[in-house]
Amino acid sequence: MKKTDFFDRVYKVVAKIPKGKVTTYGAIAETCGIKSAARTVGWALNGMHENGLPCHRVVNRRGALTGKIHFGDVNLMEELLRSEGVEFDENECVIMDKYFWIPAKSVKIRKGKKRKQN
DNA sequence: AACGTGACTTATT
DNA sequence: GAATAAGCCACGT
Repeated sequence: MKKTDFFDRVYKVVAKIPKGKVTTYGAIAETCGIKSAARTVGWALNGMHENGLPCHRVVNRRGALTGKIHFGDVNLMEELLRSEGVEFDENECVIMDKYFWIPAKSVKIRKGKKRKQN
């Protein structure tokens, strides 16, 4: 068991993201067993983004492409998602209601509580 | 070992 | 509703 086991889990989860869908850091973290490690998930991607991970399918909870900065080319990430059929709203956020996908299974994610929705 | 950083999230003001 | 604070985990120095 490597200390980077968390990275391996993130890798596996991100690699499982279907084309044309996106997920959130929190969902990945939760799937990895650590719900509150959303930051670490993004950090992990930064360490393995060169391993061929579709990190462009990973967005923050609002659907904003926060990782586009580290992705390399800011425009590239958006183009990739659009190329897969993902659409964005005026706020540059992915339409989560349609493209949000959960790594584990379509089980509960919001705990049934109403989201803040900024 | 301790402090600081970070592609986040939630709660409080 | 928007802005600010704190919490969270793992890694780097």
